[in-house]
Amino acid sequence: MKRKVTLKQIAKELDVSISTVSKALRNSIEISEDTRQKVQAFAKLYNYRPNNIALSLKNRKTKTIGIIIPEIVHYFFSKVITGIELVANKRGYNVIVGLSNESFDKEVINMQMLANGSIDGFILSIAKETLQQQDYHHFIETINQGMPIVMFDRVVNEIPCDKVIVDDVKGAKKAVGKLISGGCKHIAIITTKDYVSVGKLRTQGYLEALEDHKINPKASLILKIEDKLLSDDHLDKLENEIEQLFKSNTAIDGVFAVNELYAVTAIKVARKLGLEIPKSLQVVSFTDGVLSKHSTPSLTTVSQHGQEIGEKSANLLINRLELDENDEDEEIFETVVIETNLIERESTK
Amino acid sequence: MKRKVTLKQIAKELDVSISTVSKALRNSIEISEDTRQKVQAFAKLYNYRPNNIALSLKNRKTKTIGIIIPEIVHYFFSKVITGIELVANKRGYNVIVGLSNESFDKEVINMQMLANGSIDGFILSIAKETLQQQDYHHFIETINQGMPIVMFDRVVNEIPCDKVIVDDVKGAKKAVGKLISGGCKHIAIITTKDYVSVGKLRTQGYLEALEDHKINPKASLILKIEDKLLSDDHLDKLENEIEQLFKSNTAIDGVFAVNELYAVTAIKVARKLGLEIPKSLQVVSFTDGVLSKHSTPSLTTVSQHGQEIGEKSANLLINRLELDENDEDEEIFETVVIETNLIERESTK
DNA sequence: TTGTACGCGTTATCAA
DNA sequence: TTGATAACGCGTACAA
Repeated sequence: MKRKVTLKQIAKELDVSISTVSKALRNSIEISEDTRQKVQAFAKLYNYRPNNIALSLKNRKTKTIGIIIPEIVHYFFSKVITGIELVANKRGYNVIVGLSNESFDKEVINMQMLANGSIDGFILSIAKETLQQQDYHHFIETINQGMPIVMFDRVVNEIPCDKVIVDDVKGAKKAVGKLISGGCKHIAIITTKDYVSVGKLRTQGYLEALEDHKINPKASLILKIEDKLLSDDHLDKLENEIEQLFKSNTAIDGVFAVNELYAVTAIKVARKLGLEIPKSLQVVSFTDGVLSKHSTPSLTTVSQHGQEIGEKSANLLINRLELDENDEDEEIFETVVIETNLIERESTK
Repeated sequence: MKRKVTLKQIAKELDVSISTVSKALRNSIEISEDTRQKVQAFAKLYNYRPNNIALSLKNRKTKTIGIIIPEIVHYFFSKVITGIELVANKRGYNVIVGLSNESFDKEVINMQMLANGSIDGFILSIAKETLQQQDYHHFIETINQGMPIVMFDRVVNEIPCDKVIVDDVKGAKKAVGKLISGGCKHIAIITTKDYVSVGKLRTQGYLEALEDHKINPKASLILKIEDKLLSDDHLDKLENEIEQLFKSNTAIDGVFAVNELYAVTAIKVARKLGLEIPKSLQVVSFTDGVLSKHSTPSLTTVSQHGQEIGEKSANLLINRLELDENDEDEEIFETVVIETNLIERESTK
């Protein structure tokens, strides 16, 4: 087992100085053709690669991006990671992942672990618990230490950083608009509690769409789910709540669900109650994931373009990282809105 | 914007030496109670944290695990990551993710990027292209450089490393056994080409199950899909192939699919052809993911326990990393088999 | 053309 | 009780 070879070892072996080796490898014209050849041959033979850690220490930059997301077993978030990774690698960066598991403490700890020199900047989406507690000091602190953050999807206005979001309101309006134009008169929404920013915005879009079409919203048609991480227990509870919704509002002919799970569950319950889709009930959901595409009937959904969000976030972050040094164009933060689009499938007319 | 504070700065500020500060912070008894207090107070005030990179360089270990997987937008792989991350964090490690995207080149490049000091060891699942080309030199090389690897799920025998796999053969036998005991006489399998090790093993399990029950396998009931990454094109092709299968074998009353996608697609096609599930056609699939649980009908599946695989892999790797230094218990590699279990749902009787 | 010295931030060893 | 020094691996300004 040959350990990784270093400049020092090559230097010793070839009986030259370390810096000669270093220069030779970087093809410096200072070094004679002769020694250059010799060193390079030797280096290739022993498969020399500069040690990243040493470079990081020297350059005071790691070329690594820290990602903190609430969970990874989730179509949207993994798509975002794909996008980040794509751009990051293309631009010479690595990606290190931390999961908050929707917990405030884990979010804080994870950020601390990474902020101590391991990474150059963060891309993150805020944990539900954090949103609920509205305690954002850890974001502020890391930013104050000169480490840039890009937030995506679940963002919060008071933090000075670049943001990439989806036009949730507009997306929701498209979704509900589709139901209305499909003839629905009694449209229910299945959404999250308001502290989840995206849930709130989608609810707002729902209300605006109704208003635009002179439909009076009814409180009884708005179901706000308390969604912690989805255990089987919660799943049962979800089904029950939706069943109640349908039973006490038999006129419902359209459902807008703010995520796929709510949508398929609604369909499941509706079927049990004898409703046909899309004939007697039409369903639209947010998040264009596996479920939407492959379940039967396939779902009409609002696509959030997760990968694009990831790519944009990565570009924003890296741009800022590579700008920081020269200019001082800081303090001007961008909020990029990624357009959604409606993908029509079998769950609507 | 206050930069991250270092020992040096604290030392200067307090007019003591760097090593005094270092010792004081680590509560060394060499340092007087007085200065200790002073230093610690100051450090706390400025929120001092030791720089990870410097520590990595000094200790010649990064406390970081590199993960290389074919794709992340995939229930099984993201579950595995969740498991790895859980154990890693508990044991003080970070996790850095590289995606091979099923490509040999990206796998090699990603490993090179990380192997240059960024990480202490790898946990990976081999890209399809690599399996196809059977070129494993990059694994051998990194192992030879003293960097341990743990392979999971898609493994290859000739590499000397720890492995965590699923009892694919046994799992497949369970699945097919379920169909047989449910009364199926003509069981088809939808699987991958043989170079995907897990596909091959599951096919083998299928054949063994048939044999055990004295059923003669029929070549026409074995559909091997060439599955590159699933674009929409491939999806259409998949549907067509499955439709052909059903049409030319109308006696089929049971289907064993080696993954969820094949299963739901089979169901979709079957429905189109007027088959009722599970009455006239029963379906079992591998991989217990979102689709299995939430599509209608929900699928009877073989659960692979992805999270457990991740946890086990991480423990194996970290054990080896933390052993390496003292003993030389190397060269004895373990292959852990994670038991599968059958989760019965609506797609079987 | 080559080599020396320094610094990145930390800890360990040894000297004061 | 404190401090100077070396080392981890690298690149580079400057000296030879």
